[in-house]
Amino acid sequence: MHRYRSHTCGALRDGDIGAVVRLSGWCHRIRDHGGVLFIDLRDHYGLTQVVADPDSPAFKVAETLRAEWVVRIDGKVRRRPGGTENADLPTGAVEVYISGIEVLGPAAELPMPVFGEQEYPEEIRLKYRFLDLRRERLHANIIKRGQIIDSIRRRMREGGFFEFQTPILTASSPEGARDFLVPSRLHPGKFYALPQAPQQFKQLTMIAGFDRYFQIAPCFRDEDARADRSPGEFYQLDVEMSFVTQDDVFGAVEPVMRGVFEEFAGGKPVTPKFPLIPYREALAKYGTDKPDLRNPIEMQDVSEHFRGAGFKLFAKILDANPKNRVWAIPAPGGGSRAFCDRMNSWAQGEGQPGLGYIFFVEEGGATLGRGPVANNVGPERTDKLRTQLGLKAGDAVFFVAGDPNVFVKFAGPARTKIGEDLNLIAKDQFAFCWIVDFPMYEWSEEEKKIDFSHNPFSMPNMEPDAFLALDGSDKDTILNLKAIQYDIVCNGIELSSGAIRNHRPDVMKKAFAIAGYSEDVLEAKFGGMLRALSLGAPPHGGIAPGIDRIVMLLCGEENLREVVLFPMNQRAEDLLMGAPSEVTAKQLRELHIRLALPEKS
RNA sequence: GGGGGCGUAGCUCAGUUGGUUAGAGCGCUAGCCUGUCACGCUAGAGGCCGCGGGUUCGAGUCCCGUCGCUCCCGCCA
Repeated sequence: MHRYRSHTCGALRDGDIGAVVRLSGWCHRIRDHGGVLFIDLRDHYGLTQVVADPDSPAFKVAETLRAEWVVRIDGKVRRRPGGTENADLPTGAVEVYISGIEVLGPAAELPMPVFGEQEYPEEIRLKYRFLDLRRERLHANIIKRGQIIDSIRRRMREGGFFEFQTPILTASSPEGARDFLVPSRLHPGKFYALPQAPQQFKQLTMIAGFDRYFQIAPCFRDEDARADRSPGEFYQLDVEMSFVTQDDVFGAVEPVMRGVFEEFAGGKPVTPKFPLIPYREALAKYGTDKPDLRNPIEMQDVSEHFRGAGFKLFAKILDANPKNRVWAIPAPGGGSRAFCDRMNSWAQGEGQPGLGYIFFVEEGGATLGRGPVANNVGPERTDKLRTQLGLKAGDAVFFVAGDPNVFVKFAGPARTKIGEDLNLIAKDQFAFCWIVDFPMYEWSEEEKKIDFSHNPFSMPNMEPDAFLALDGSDKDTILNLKAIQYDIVCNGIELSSGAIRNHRPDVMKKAFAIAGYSEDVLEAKFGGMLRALSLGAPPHGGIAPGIDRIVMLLCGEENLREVVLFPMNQRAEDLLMGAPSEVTAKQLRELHIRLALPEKS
């Protein structure tokens, strides 16, 4: 007999009846009836009911056991008495009659029970993460995470990709997120940085003549957390390919994403062919570059109906600036004054002056618009509006007006709110799309200059010679430039971002010059990259889907902490290990570091 | 850095208009209980009402400050 177990707690079936077995596990639940005592013994594999009664030599010990003690029990498998089988357990046909017990690991009183599904404060859950992980749901999520990553690896290998490892200690990069810095002992005053992503390394791997790179890569960014953004560290499925166009990247990655989702979605439908939505169109229809396509609402430009019309507020806005627009957010089924008023006060809560609306009613065989907007623009224009939007009695429409670049930040959430409140969102599915044609540059209001909109390594979407001939001071043209840059979005969550890279040094220099970076800066920050590009670089591109977000979606969780084994809290603290922590004076001395702490006020 | 929500027993929460001794369920301890699987029954222990200050005859409750957790904005190429 093995020292600890002959079977796992999920193994025994009626075929094992009569066998003498040894099980080890945690006392999940103890039910003491005085004369007979039941313990649900739990391990990674399942639950088995073990039983003792006063005839058992182990009864005295059994009575002393408490929840979450780790024990080894010996006993004989027997059929449960008729009518007491538990169909909810795979082992529910049998039980083990205990003949011996050894306590392997007693437990003090628990700060949070493992049994049951009650909610507990994050602080306690994180401090006692190992207890939380014993609970069924979290345990299952972590297992599923591993299975998903296995599946991704298999699919990538089958697609001809090869897994690489890139450095964790690297150089600080000037763009993007804040770096985590690591002081160098050997080089006083100098620092390594943890990679924000293996971006440059994967490009260098392509330039080094490899092809079809992938890695389940840890990424480190010293930025604040969100529910769907872990503080500090997270994992990406990092992908890069040589001699490819955008279509080739999509052709390689889309089947992997779809396959993984179909495998783990538990029967929920997955978009069979991801639609391509240009960035501009996404903003115009959905008010965001990460649309939730489960929400059927699409916005439309209805400016023409309001030009010179009786609704003075909108007419004036349209006259004030040729860029201004009025957009309509249709609300099928929202055609009641109560709903429209509720949306209006919601908008005011969001810091808006209000939310114009029309709702449609059936009256005397005609469909009529109601509400202040309808009254002011008149029945004819109201009906044209209704026809353009394809609405009927019982529906409503809301309006946002002004500079679309400004109001889009409100229109997107309004569309979401309407969809949710009217129950229009088809919850049980995974709705994917590609967002393409991102702008290359954007206007930085903070720095009052043109800056890269996303990745400075992306290739502009135009012929290199034409790009090289651009006038960098032609602001309108520059801001309209597109990059070969794309995102995968699923259910309103940005799953990944990628690009065809800029592999030409001359185009790279020009691209940085437009964003106001001198060649010196480019050389200082990306000298290695530039040298690599000038010594025979293949055209290449890739993408980097976020592993944690994929797992979160597939586990049906709203927060990344539910799918990460040992997550930090929102303030980037590890409450279990006590990180970050102070270090000794000796450690600091070796690193040539003296602290200059902020004064406490 | 800014905004919202929350903070009462180990945990989940209730606590009326400011009123006398702050409650319930789960958990814990003890006792009873031979077929439970959220076992049941009885009793008990357990409270700096986050912390500090203020208003008041009187504060868990009202006000100010502060700390913690969380969600969001900024930020995240």
